[in-house]
Amino acid sequence: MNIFVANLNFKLQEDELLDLFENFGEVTSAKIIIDRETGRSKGFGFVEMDNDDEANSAIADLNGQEVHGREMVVKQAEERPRRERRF
DNA sequence: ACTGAGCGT
Repeated sequence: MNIFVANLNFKLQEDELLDLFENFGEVTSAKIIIDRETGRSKGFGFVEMDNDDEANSAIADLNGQEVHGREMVVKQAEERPRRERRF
């Protein structure tokens, strides 16, 4: 399950994000989106969890949680747009 | 060093 995490503090790094979600279950991957121009964090990222139950638990609990002074927003990620649009 | 809506180099 793809999880969208936003409103993150810019100081937050992938390792901390990964650690936050690992408290609720197995995390496949955790990624913070980095601005290509500045090389700094965009303040949001994505976390992928194999187990949907653990993912939902993490979303329910981590959403609105204050981390580094910022309440982060955790929701299920939008469906990834397909390269090919079937007609 | 700085900033603050939003779905990924």
